[in-house]
Amino acid sequence: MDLIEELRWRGMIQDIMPGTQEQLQKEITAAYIGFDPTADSLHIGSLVPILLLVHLQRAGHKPIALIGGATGMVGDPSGKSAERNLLSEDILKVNLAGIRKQLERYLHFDHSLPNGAEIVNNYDWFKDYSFLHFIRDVGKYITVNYMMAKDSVKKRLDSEVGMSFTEFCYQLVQGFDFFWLYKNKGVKLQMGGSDQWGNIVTGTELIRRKDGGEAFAFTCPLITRADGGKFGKTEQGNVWLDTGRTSCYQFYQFWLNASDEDAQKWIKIFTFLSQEEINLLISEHAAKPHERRLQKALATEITRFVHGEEEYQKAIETTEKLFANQTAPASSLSIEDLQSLEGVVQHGYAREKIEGGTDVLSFLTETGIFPSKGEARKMIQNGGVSINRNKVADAAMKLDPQLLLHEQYLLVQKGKKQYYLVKAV
RNA sequence: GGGCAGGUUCCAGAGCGGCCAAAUGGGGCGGACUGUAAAUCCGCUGUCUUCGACUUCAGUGGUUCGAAUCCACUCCUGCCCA
Repeated sequence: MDLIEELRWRGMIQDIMPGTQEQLQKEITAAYIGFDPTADSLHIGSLVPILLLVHLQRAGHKPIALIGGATGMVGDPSGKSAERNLLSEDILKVNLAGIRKQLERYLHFDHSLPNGAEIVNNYDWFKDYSFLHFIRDVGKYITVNYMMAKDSVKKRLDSEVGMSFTEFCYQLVQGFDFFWLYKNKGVKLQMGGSDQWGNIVTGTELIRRKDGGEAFAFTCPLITRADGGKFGKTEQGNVWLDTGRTSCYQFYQFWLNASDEDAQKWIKIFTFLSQEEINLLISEHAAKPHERRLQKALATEITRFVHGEEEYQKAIETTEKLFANQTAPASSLSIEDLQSLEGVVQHGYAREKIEGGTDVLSFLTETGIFPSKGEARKMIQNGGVSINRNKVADAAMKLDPQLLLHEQYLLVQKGKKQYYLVKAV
């Protein structure tokens, strides 16, 4: 099975330009994907492009990650219903550094290899490129008619918010990236999410018209959820690849909570397990769905890949302590258990206040577990708050030092799955 | 520059002088059922010291006993014309 066939089986190919497969069979091909520097960390939405690059490198080709220092300043209208806020230069710089660091963990950057990965920043070739040059050298080759026919543009033209000239030009800017990489790095292939198809095609078109060259492309479907929800969101917000933002435990939990339907699709996309292994897991899951082997395999593989074996082990330990024996009283957790709950959101709280009998509502808001007392009260009335695995029945309840586990911890639950560990200080 | 239509709570979108903290839908959160799933059903979804009080409907002033609702000006957005 060659690269394209494999990716197709994994459900990672949406659109593909004719000749792409042949090109990849013919020679070591340099290919790139763009990453948006909108934050200083990538989140799991960027995982798919990263995996595409990894697959590419494993197949012997040369992956290039382009960080959009310049395009980030313009804003991509694809899939956006409203004009984007521009990022300042300083913020971009910080974000670039953060993203670069993360990418380096997943790809081999050994320059002695013929297919060693590279990171480029399009700001480098745009910063000194004048507007006049741009409209002469690039703008001449693409008609406005062509640009307006793009879905991303059409949608916005029909909408009531409109679209700025800046965003309209985005596809040309991105198209020029491809052209530049084609000229200077011999890049012949661009990949990306299916929302990028329009922008990518502008690039291949530019290469053809301006240089008579041939370039290829394919896109990956956007990851969706069977229930129509947005992929990659939890109660806590985005799921990030940086453990400072999303702990490894939370990351593992995210995948473990995948629905059956999603898990079947995702395991192909987000793991490197072979076709046989995956088919086996799927049939095992069908036989004993309650064991949730699919979800476990998915969560295990992807957590190991992103965070490494050691972090994964800790996430598993925490998971087992919190979920394996859910009916056990919280006091059965040893002090070591509590201290080693890696990745659970932790808070400190003044010991005097607990001894002074503060009411739960103040406690829950002051620790930041709830944003307001009203919300905390409602949650309690709904039976959604537990302390030490006992439901808080009365919003007027007062804290009591007796509650402290091992005289220093309180295990707070908001809903069934969100745990907070509060330490008396 | 001219004409028109708009700016409402997370989003969409009602409300058009008191019954409005503001319909309805979506999203989100929680509960029940389960498998830490999906589907379904139920509840919550401005803040607080929840009897009730307080701050919101682009901004500023005004009319009124009383304004998201009326008036004036300002700012912002879209469409059409120049």
